[in-house]
Amino acid sequence: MTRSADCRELKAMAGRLGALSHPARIAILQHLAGVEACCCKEVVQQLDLAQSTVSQHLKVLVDAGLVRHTPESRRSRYEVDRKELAALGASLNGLLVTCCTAPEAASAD
Amino acid sequence: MTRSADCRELKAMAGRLGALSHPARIAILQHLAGVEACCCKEVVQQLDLAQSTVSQHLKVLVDAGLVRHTPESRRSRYEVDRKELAALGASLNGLLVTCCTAPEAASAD
DNA sequence: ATCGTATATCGCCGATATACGATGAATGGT
DNA sequence: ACCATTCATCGTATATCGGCGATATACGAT
Repeated sequence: MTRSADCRELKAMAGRLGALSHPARIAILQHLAGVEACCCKEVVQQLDLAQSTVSQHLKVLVDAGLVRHTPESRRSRYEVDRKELAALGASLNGLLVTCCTAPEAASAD
Repeated sequence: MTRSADCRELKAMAGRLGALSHPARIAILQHLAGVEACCCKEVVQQLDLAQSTVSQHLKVLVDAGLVRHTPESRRSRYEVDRKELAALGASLNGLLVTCCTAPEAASAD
């Protein structure tokens, strides 16, 4: 039941990790974590990237479900989804534990 | 001293996560974790990919330092580098803990 | 020497990612 | 009404990815 249905999970996990596999996005995430919430411009001032580029990166993070987006009146409100982030951490941790366990315990000898 | 020198670390972390951000590579890692070590052909038979493609994915994993490669006489020996994998896990965990902590506790220290 | 097997690499392509400037929409201030 | 600010999106250019077949390399067996 595990091995076959894992395909979806693999893709999901890969997708989320993909969202984290860019230094700018990690930096954005770190900045968002440091402040309660902030707008796009604030992130632009932190990183040395064009506003459109930052907007794209934010979109990637939002699409991956790691950041929440609340379009407010004038400025957009971005904030880390700490719950989702923790879930990803747990998920990856599970994978790593599996992969760090010696095969003796897992294989049928 | 942390915020400025983090750039390198960000890239390193992003690179490693990038190596994991593909379902085929996660699957390869899982398979490698299940057996003590194996050759390329064995991985090819597990996944439904061409041999050259698998070889590429293995190369990515090796370049990222997550898999060790020992070219033996005839078949190649691939095995998970469990230590490196654990280190990556710890590293990411640190990032996530930082990002999952409310800003009140992390702001002015 | 030749053949078969296992592997790595090359060349190629379509697709995707990354970055930018420009543009337009929405809003707040004057 | 007008302008400045903020933002998302579009269009474009470039780079990288992901996959495959074909080929080169290495080696054991015959």
